Amino acid sequence: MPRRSAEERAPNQVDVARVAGVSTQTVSRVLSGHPNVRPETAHRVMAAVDAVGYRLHAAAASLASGRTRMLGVILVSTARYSTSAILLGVESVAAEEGYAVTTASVAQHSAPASFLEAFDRLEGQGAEGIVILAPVGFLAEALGSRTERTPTVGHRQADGVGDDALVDQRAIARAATEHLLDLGHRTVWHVSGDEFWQESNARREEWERVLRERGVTPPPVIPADWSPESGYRAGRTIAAIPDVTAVFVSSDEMAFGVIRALHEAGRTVPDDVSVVSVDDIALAAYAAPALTTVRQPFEDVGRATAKRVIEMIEKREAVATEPLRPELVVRASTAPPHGA
Amino acid sequence: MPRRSAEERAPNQVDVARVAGVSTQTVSRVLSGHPNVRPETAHRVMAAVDAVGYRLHAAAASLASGRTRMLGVILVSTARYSTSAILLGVESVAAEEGYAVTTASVAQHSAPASFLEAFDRLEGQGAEGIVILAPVGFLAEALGSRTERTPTVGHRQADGVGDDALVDQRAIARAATEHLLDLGHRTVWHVSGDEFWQESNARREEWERVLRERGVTPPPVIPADWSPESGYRAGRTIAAIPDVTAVFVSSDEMAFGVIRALHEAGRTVPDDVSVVSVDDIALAAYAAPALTTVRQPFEDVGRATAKRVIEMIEKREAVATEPLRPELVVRASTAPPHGA
DNA sequence: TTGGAAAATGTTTGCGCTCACATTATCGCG
DNA sequence: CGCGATAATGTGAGCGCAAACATTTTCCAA
Repeated sequence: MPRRSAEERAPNQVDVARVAGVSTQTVSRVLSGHPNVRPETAHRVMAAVDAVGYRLHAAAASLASGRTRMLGVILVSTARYSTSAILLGVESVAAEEGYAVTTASVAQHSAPASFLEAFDRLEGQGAEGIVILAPVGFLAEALGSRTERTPTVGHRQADGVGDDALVDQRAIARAATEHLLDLGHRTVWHVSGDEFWQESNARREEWERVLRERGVTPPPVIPADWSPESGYRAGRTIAAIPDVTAVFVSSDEMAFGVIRALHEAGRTVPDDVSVVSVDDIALAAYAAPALTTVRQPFEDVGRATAKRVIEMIEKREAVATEPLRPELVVRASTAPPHGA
Repeated sequence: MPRRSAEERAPNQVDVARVAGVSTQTVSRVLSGHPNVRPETAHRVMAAVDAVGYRLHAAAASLASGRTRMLGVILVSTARYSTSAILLGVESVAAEEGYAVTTASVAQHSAPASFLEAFDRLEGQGAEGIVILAPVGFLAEALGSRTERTPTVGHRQADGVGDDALVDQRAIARAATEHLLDLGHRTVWHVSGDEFWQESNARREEWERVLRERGVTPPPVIPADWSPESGYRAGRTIAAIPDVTAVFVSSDEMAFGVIRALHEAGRTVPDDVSVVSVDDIALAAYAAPALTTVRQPFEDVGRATAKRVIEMIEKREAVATEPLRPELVVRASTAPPHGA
């Protein structure tokens, strides 16, 4: 190691202990908030810490304790609004709980192998828990025994585990579909998100269920992949179908594409076709027309997710979380059929 | 530390060394790509690594070597497209160079104190270099001596240092402004971004310069803060001014707001008013009308930035980087004046 | 008072690794 | 064939900290 001269060496607990007139162990105890330290001693130590400019050496602490206090996050590398918003929530909880967050990006639509590589990289860096902001479903089997070794959670419903902490995707689809039916539309078409994401499938299923409940046979799904481009293509498909009056699009970004395609085909929104989407990104209110959409509390999703991993790491029992409610935000992209 | 029983202990270099029939030092040398190891020995070691399922213990390596191979990134916590795209670039370079990336988010418009706190947190976690994806200008003095201890770079031009690796903000403003003037507009109005960001000011200055070069006195700047909402407010201001025919908006997201406000006021884009913006986010092509915008290669910005910090950390001399060129993408939001 | 428990603090050890230096194997060349 | 140089490998120590255990101090009840 770099046997550096004394003057450029960072101060360590020995330095603090010397100044405070205690043992290094006492310094360690004070710093880690251990009980059984006299307040007066603690003060002396803290003063010494300030005096010498000491800061805990994370690597050493982690080597000695076997704890890294580090969370890993696997992101899909699209600049999707939702992902960054969720990450923000994860980070805020991590900071509160004294965890560091390290990220690993993975290309969109990567093979499971890339996810495993990212997973291993984060594990290798010492992550004690891993949050995957990507579809976990199709990874479950690839991940295999890894998730036993390292607590791992997906960002939304992870295959039926812990749904309660996260946004109810079925409620989203129900709110959107019922809104359109309640306006008087005979049926509702659906542009789905990437098929690998569970929420995409959950929404599709619930959209179908709602239609059947109302005695309507669901039209075929128009598949897309979350991107605005895919939404545009879906929109062209829809524009080619004569009697469509209402579409439930699985994300705001796709809705921009859908609306563009409809307008190019001479179908106006909402006069000819109503469009509801999901997310309520910042630009949703500034689309033309402003998007009626089902808002997801992304930051809260991130917070809830991070709390859950930390609970798993520390083997604390899960704290019941408020269920996160999606919220229908009605703007200008929906109206009763026939411009009526 | 948790004196765990042998069976649940993770394999270490001693285990590998035993299986490979070499010393731990040789294992270490093989793993860190040291020269002077016989290929055959290296193979034996790698085979043993696989056999026992060994993975380097990052904390121990870092304690012994004094290196953490960790980069810190400070993000402003808005889900801005550009930020996540840059982060992606940073990460890809980090992964290539064997660095981990840890992030710390800071609220938008925070006091410098929050940045310092984030900086200290990252430093405390062992970051060897720090990337600030936020306006560095107003932080320079607050950061003070910290940047001597830990290499720090901003994401774009860091006060005149190393401009060449990053996007030329003046070229952006010039391309946008000249595009409008060349279309025949008599003058160009400007909606600026958050005043704390240097690129915002750089663009404003260059916009002014271009106008003066063409003998036009710049109209007053309409201030905004990057958000679509602020763009909308700016748009209302502009709509109240009778003879505006061309606007240079400092970001796509604000342009959505500006266009919305103009349309609400009965001014159509581009027939009555042309709008150019900056970024070319994924939704830019799906605005109504599709945005003419100056594209910034965000991922490359992130890559260049990361390369620069790593060069600073490893005291390698700076590798000359291709200058990153912004690119004017002409779509439908600009046209010659008077609908002509 | 004093004994005994609990609180407060100290001592020793080792986490897993890499550094510096020591030693041994290998090679080229006169 | 032998000797010095270089390549290849080994040995010992210590990075900074927290766990386990040892010791001292404090406090209160009998």
